[in-house]
Amino acid sequence: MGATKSDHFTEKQNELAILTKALGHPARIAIIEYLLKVNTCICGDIVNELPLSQPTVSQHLKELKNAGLIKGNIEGNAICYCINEVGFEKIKVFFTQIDLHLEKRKNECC
Amino acid sequence: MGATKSDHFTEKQNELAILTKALGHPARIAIIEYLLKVNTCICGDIVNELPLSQPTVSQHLKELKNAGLIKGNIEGNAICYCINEVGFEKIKVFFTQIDLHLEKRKNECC
DNA sequence: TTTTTATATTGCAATATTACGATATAGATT
DNA sequence: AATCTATATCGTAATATTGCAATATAAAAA
Repeated sequence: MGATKSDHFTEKQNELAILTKALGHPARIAIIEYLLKVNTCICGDIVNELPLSQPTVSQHLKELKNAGLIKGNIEGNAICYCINEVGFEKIKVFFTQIDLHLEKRKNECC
Repeated sequence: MGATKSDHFTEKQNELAILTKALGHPARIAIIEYLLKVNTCICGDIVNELPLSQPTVSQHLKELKNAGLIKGNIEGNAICYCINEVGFEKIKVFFTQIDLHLEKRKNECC
């Protein structure tokens, strides 16, 4: 017990859950919003921006990268981070479908 | 240590993180997808649909409800669940903003 | 080459999540 | 009233997440 039963759900459901889970923390939302504002930045910029230590920021960046929501390219000494559009495109597809469903049956609830 | 430092982030960031976090589990994605398909249902229907026990499903429903993604109305003996559009509207606003940002600077990355 | 700069990783403590059996609650049925 | 049906809650074990100090790594600058 304790571990998520990923085996019992579809690949699509698991993939989407990984993406939304990665966004399920205010620090990671803040990182995404910052990246949208500045386009590209290095880890140190985010450490200066957020009230978190360097290891903690590094860990959040790793999770966002693993989920496919950001990219990181080595640039000499530092690592340049930016938004990965692939991940956001997948999320968009899901929420677009939800919107279609919701518009079809407005207020049709119990 | 261990607890999320919600105090250090904006209300918007925390609110959005609560919504995305609630969707960050395949069982809860599956519940949302099922509700979109059948419009309304009771807890027992979901228990029959998912490979999870009744208490576990009940717990997931509680989290979705607390996040503002579903609603539950007492209907005699049972409880009728359905999508809460308020929560999804909030998520939509965020992702629409992201889309605008991303379109403005396509492939402008490091 | 030593030092500085920038990130990642390790190790660990605190806390949160996931899952379910057992049990409680509450309305419907007999 | 006793029973059935539907759901929630409690208690608990297993696992995952969050956060950071200490340390490792690796390229740049002195």
